[in-house]
Amino acid sequence: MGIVDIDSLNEAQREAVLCTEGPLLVLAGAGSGKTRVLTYRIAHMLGDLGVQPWQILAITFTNKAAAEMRERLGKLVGPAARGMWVSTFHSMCVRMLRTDCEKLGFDKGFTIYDDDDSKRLVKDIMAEFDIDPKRWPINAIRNRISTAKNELIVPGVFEQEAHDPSAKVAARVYKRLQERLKAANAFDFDDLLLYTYLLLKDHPDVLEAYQDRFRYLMVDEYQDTNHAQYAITKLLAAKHKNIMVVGDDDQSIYSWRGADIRNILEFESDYPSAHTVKLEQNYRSSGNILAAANAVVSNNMHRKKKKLFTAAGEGDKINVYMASDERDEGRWIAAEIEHQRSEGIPYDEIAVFYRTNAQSRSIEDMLLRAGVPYRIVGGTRFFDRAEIRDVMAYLTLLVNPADDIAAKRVINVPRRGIGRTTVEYIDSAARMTNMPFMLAAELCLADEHLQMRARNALGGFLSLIEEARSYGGDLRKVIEAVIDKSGMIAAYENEGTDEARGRIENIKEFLSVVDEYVQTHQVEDEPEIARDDALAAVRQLSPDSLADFIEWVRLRTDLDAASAEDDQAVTLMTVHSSKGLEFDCVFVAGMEETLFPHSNSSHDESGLEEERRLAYVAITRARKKLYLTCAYARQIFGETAANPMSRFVSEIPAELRKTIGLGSSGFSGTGWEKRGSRRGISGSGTEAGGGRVFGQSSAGGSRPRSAGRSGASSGGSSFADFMGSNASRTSSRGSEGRALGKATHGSGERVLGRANPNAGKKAAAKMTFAVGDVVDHKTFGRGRVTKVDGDLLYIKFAKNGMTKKLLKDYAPIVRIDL
DNA sequence: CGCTCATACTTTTTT
DNA sequence: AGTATGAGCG
Repeated sequence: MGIVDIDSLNEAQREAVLCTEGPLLVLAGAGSGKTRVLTYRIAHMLGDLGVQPWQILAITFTNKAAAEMRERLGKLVGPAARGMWVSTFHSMCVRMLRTDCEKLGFDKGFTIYDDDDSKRLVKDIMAEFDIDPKRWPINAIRNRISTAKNELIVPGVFEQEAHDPSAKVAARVYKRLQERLKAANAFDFDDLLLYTYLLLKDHPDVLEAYQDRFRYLMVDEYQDTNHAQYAITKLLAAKHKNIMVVGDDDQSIYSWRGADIRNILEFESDYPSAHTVKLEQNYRSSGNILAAANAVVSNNMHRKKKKLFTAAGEGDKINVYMASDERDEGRWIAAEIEHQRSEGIPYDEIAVFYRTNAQSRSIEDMLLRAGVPYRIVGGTRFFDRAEIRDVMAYLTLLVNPADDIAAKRVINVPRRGIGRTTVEYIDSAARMTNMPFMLAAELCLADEHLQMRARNALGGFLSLIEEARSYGGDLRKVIEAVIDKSGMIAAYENEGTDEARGRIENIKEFLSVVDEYVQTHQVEDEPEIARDDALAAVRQLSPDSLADFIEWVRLRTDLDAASAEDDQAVTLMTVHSSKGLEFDCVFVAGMEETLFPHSNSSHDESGLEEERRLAYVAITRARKKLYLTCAYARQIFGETAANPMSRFVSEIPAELRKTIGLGSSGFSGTGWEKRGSRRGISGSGTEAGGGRVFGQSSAGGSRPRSAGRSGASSGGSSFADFMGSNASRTSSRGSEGRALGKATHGSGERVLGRANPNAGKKAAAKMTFAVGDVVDHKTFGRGRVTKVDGDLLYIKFAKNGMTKKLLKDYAPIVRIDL
């Protein structure tokens, strides 16, 4: 039948694909092929049912998911998909607002404020109102406002409902914030949703046009929708009620961002005629992994009952490794990665997840030393770097002179002698006259109250912006010119520090982002829809519009770039960012109480359940191999803390787990891991205090060091008892672990009777290398230096013929002097 | 005005 | 430990 191979689907999938009319709820368990269902369903509608592409609206949460869907659709139906809206909630809203925001009193050239911008603005407002940020923390206020926006509560209503003092403060700020945003012709992320909702609600003609156009709605990751998103989709679907939502309540991990799990739990009561399909066959993970995931998540009380099953075999057991500390953990992961790779799993099929970004440091450190190529997703984002934000602010200012935040950001970047006093003076002038900052600045040029020096500098800045506005032509050229004229590069060059050089590098990198934008937005041949339907015209981002480029950057995250470069590397990221991805081999680091579940979430039941869902997400990312690691002790906020193993590990039936490793005793290092250690002499691996940590002091001491990297589980050591005791004595877990920690940490007898194994050689952090030198690498063996670039060495290894880039002071290499 | 030093704060963050 | 902010000095 038709253009898609319906027969290749299982029964539930087929049902979802064929059910195209009326409301449909698809509960799609992890790895149950929901993207396949989504794309096949669309293809079926286009190919078999004569639905036109522009009648379909598919909404995802990330650009990446949208891009993936577009790509897979392209493969299925080719150009037939052209003109279809496959977008994120936010970019959909931008499109709608660009068309009609004048109805709301905004100008079409509006800009988008990201988190940082909006925070600055709130700060500004609080200063304006003399609100003490000590008493009323900015983020607390912002959270209240954000929550209000997500709940579609406008300032007026919020004010009426504000009874307690902090709500009253928030109400004032909220009201002013919306005024200021409007004056700046800007929307923040929450506003994009809020105002789109208001647009649709208050302008029936607009709503109806969209309703008529989008006959079919599909929303992915529905469990993560907040109320605003829910309301928008409800409006859009109200007329034809052809709405399909796909989600998994077990994967709801963004409640702290306003996601309301009830949206999915109550879909059936919202749409009484709704049809429900459950996708419960998992095609991703091996049996044991799936069983583990099921076991963990079944501890949650508030969920739709379902049980994933698989036709796959049991596969490997889940490996649990307990490290002595976070460095040992990272080191072990690095070694195990190399081991898995030697067994044939490529780097890009391996991922390491952690609960908090702070954990990435130690793991990164160890991977670097082990020479394991890795790539970090998320964390401090490229576009969040100060210098990049500065460049963006310059560009924004050209497009939207009303953007006060952008203006104030760069008025003195680089230093041109316009200090706080001057800025505040202009600012108060602007506020008094209710005009944009830039305009007020212009007037201040002639203001005698300001020092001549400041006025001159100000004049320089204003004419710089003025001039830059007239640049035309090639986008890259324009941006380059702006950067150049701003003097940022020159200022950094003058600084001459490594940091400044890094910033220049980043700005160069930014220019290649510009190139990427230009390349990916070349005007394709006009979609031949549109004629009969004014709304069908898809607004395309233009490759030479600065405004469009800014919008693109604003709605983009590093997550999008992560998949672009497909070089061979292990992926490091938070569990949150891992949602929607899958890997052959997954490590979850930091499986400890306090960290995962995080202490800030484990006070109430709902928080704990969300943590558990998070664990569920992490586990279900793995196809074949799953490693859970925890550290007996870990540096946290500068202090050493010992926490018991995560309850989520204990919730996995013991027969599915295999406990490996014994502190660091399984580690047979040769000394390379200590080079460049912050702590100097001995890596923590040797001070594990191995014996006592786990009970008897004999555990490690007398044991022959046969323990390979994974073979040490046997031995009935008290380590295993420790793990086991966790499972059974849940109530006393917390104090037990802590007590152990205090008592034993640092008592550090050496494990393994082996003194510093590298005693003879100097662990030479200051070793020098030159082209032609022969080196020995911990995992790659012999190699030859082919190029030296500062601290960066290019080494070609004999064993595999690969050339690797390694850092001189960190890589596990030793020069061999022949 | 701009730099340096002291101090407080650290969950997750699709957009 | 690390950063990000604020006060105080040159």
